[in-house]
Amino acid sequence: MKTHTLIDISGGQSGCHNCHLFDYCRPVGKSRQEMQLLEKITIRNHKYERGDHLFLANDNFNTVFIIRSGSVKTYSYIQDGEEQVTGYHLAGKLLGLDAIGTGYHSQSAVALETCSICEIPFAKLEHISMHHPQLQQILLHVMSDEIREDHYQLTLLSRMPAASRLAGFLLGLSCHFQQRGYSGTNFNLSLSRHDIANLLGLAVETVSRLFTQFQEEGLLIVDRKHIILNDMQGLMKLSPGHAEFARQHQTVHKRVS
Amino acid sequence: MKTHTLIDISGGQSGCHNCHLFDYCRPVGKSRQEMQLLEKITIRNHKYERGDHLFLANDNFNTVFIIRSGSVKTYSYIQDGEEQVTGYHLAGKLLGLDAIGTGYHSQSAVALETCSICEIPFAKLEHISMHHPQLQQILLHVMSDEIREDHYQLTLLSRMPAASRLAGFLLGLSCHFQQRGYSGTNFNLSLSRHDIANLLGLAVETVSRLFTQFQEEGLLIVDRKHIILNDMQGLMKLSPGHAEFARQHQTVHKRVS
DNA sequence: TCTACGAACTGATCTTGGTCAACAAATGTA
DNA sequence: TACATTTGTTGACCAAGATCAGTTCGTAGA
Repeated sequence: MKTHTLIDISGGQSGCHNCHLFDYCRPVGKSRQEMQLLEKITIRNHKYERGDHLFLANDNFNTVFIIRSGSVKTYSYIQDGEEQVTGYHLAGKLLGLDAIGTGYHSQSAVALETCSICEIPFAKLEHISMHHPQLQQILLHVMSDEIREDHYQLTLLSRMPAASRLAGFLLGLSCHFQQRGYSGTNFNLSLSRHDIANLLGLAVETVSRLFTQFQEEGLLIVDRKHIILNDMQGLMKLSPGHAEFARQHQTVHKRVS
Repeated sequence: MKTHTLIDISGGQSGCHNCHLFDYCRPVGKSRQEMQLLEKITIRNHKYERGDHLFLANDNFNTVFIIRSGSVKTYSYIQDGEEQVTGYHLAGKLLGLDAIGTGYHSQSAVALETCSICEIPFAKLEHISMHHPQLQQILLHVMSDEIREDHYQLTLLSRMPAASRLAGFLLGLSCHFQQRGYSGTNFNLSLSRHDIANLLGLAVETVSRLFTQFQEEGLLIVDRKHIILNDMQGLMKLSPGHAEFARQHQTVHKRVS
């Protein structure tokens, strides 16, 4: 099944850390200048079921993936067979950009639930962008944003205590859902406790304890994978730097459009 | 003082984590296809003394910086006035790319010693790259590499114990110096203990203790800022994942040239 | 329904590394 | 030279979070 998919750089104003994503790939109706030219890219639109891999570490890189719906986990193996979760990605996120430099993927990506994924041949993308400055700008912006987000994650993970990490993680998800018109305080988590812990650099037990602690403090209500955030202010107090980072993202893409 | 500086994408085969750099900016004599066109970029070549800032957080972004010699520290302020060191950068590193997306810098960059810095107006760079695919490729590759390095740093900082972090840091520097023709086992560190600790997410005291511990174990000899690495194998054993990451970088840029 | 297995939760220890404090060495200043 | 200030080292203590162990819960398969 091949479809024409438009890329909308006006973006549903993204604006939050950890969201990891900007609405670059949406079947938008309203026409913009750059749409006509971007229609030239014929994008394969794939369905992935839970457990299906988008790509594996060491696979050759030739495709950029954009999540249109669902959630994806990226991970790699550090040293022995130990899995290291490197990211939890939701709709709007571009995957695979870190492989441009080497030509092959350094991590694996697996669907956590049923996902709809745009697949764009990178060679084609690169070729078209040569003639279309705006597409080139988009690419640079997306990658720049990813670098800045990673920097934020770095300070979060290297210096912040366990509670701040989890709070920051939840706030990021909240932002993401809210911006897409879903509830920012009531959502489901497709990651297991084990994966959350791994992603945040904590032990599973610590994550478990934090969830119950947060609940006892009235910050949230948790029932297995279902989360209800009750006290956003309280969570923000736990996660210093989140507000500042979110502010930065408010300005993202203003320059493009 | 304005000079013409060539950009050599053949690159002195970089190939190591933490090095953070590829020899994109060098006054190379040998001519290559892309050189003629890149000569069009008139690059300001600046000298910075210790303590001079290349840019400050919240500055407008309009220039990309390339370190030709010396070392630079990037940092930001997290929450209150607490400084967070986000990077230690040596010759070859491009700085400022994370600001493309927002249009302003999210961190500050300060020279740690006398530095020679190429300054390229980004608008010019962007404009020229529209007509010169190879420059565009370089940009994408550089940014892709930075993303991948950040991912590595993330796993290093989130999961590895203190000794592994310091070992990884030292091995990265070692790689860098070796590849530029300097000694990979005998070098000076322009970062203070405080900054090293901050960068690695540790306490100053821990870094200090680790240096003496490493010395007692015969891994290295340390005298203030002067380091002599004695047992690279031993250090690598402490820093799992380093070898794998270094391997990845071996292939970097092979595709470009 | 029973059983089995994995995911999640909770409690009891132990370890790593942070904090506090004192001191030493190096650098800067009158 | 004496003194002050910054930078680095070392020791004693403490706390955050990892590890180990046991239990409960939820889902899948017979």
